Amino acid sequence: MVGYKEVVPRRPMTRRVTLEEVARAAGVSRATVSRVVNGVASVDENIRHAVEEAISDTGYLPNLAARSLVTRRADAVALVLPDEDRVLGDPFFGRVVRGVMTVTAPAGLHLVLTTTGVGTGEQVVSDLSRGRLDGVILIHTSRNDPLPGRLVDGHHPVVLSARPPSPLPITYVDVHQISGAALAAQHLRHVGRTRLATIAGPQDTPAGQDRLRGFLAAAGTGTPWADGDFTMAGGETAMTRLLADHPGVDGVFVASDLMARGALPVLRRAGRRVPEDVAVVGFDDSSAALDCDPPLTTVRQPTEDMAAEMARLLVRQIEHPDTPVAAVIFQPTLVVRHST
Amino acid sequence: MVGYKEVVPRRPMTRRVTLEEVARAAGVSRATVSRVVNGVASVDENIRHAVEEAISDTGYLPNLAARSLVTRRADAVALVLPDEDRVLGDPFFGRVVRGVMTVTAPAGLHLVLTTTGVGTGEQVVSDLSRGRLDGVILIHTSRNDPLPGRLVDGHHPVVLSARPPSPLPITYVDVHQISGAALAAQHLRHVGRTRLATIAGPQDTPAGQDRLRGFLAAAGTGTPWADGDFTMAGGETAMTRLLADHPGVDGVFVASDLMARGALPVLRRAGRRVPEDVAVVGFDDSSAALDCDPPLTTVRQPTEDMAAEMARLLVRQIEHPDTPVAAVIFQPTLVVRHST
DNA sequence: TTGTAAGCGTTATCAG
DNA sequence: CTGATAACGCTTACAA
Repeated sequence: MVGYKEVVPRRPMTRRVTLEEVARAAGVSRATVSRVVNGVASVDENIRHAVEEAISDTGYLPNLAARSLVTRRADAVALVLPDEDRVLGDPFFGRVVRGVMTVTAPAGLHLVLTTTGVGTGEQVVSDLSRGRLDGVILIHTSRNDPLPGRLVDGHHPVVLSARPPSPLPITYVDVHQISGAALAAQHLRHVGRTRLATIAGPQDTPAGQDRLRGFLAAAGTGTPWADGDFTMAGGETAMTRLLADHPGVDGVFVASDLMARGALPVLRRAGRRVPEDVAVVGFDDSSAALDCDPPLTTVRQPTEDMAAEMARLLVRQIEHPDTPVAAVIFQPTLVVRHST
Repeated sequence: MVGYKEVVPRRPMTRRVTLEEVARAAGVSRATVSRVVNGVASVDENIRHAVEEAISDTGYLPNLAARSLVTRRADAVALVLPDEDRVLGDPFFGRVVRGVMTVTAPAGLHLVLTTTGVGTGEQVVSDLSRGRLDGVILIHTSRNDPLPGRLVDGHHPVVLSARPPSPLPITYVDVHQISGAALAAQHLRHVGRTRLATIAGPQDTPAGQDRLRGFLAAAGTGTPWADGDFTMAGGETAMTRLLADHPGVDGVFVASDLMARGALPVLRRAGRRVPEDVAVVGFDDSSAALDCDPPLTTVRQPTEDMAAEMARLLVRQIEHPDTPVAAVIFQPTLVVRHST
């Protein structure tokens, strides 16, 4: 690193204008100015006008810390992400942020970024308690994360990005996993496949369970399956196993794109062409789907819409603290690429 | 979207503990409690102890809005991103966030995410003025973005992610573009290429200028070049032109990965194999480099370090408002993949 | 070293 | 409809 400095001193800050001064300038009381600023209806038209003039004359801007002190609102929410390296770089994350911001930005809410890490849970809870955060959106919390439970216990506004692993009275948004898996089965049938199989996700996660259940329900309960762990390596192993036990398979639903990424090379090495010999459908529509060769047909969740909905549910909780817990389920869609 | 609600009412919030109550519990004044909380040295050891006990007994947490009101600090900084769709999904962004958070998180600073959009500039300036934000990190501001100038004029703490297009007394972090381009030239020479050429970036941007200048200086001033606009399409056009004018070229430095992404197919269509016939080096080490076929050798900036340094420079400005403007320049490195 | 008291800039209650 | 006035919870001179 090469550093150099240019010496350009800064001028002093311009002083801040307060309510008091605007009031003086307009010849009214602070209370009245406050009313005008907050758009309270019951203000005489002439007075309102005079105050507005004084406001723009003085360049007044309300001090939000002061407001926050009395309203007990921080006007800030946190987006808590798993701190695995990949998530921040995944397009999925970009979609979440965009979706959330479509509702937070117009509402004047600050979106604070946090990642799950040692002590982050503490931080978030403490920020909530200290009035520095009004609520949190939790993305992909892991099975044994204590945070959701603590937030519920503390009665803090919170929304999850999926059904919680263990039953908890908490608001969440999710995709209808079962329908997604059924979509995959129907599509495989539709392209003429008859000997179906599936690589399932871990059976101790809600998504893993639902996708398997959904696929079996649509493809037939006798459909062979092998379970993976949502990783590339797991997909590889499962595919190998599946192929050994059921060499005649011609259509497989892999419960995550990442696992599919690991499964495809196994098929190729086994002399199966995709999609000619075996058609493959993934799940998630993550970047892994595009990195596949051939590009993967996959089940997609409407991420931006879901993120926006999370934000809306959060705002509702913040504004009405006794909003009942809710779950909003979205329908997934199929993105057809070249693996089927 | 399919929605359903479970009706589980919430219990009322637990009441907040104030300094006052801790003081009462410890039998001291609020001032003393405040001193203990803020770690002021001049507190009697016994009293400090009693106060700490009272704090944990009562479960006291300072109200940050109140503190903010008197200290005039928001303990929050914004990360302003260009709102082009691609940036949020690019791994580059993830690195920036991680780098920035390595310094903001331990400092207890909230990282607020914002994108450049209609009116966002206003928002940021206003948040700064209203004491809701202490400073701003601006990523990739475009040539005619008025925001940097406004922040400088308003004497707000700010750091840019690159040298500003027009001279401005503003603190920034950058990579040594000229060295990066020279690195590319040396590498091409090193792998035996003698007929070099380059596809330059737009010549009205600092990066575009420096990368061209650096390459010409290292490869020879007579080196042929065509200019692109940092887009895929621009890279395609430029490569076509270059190949028409200089069919014998065997090594080309493309000033951005995205342009390289557009240039590679042109080479292939012209019957040139990469890297056998023509070696190609890109710049940025963005996701586009990996999407290239073959994966692109490229010049990489130490993004996380740079982001962390931006955060440090920002914190310094916040803590010492008359810190002189500075520029910190990092050395790039070459990431060798299969295009050379 | 500790306590008293004066703010910090709003909002909100309650008379008028 | 408007204006005093009392919070909101904390920091910080200044005094003791």
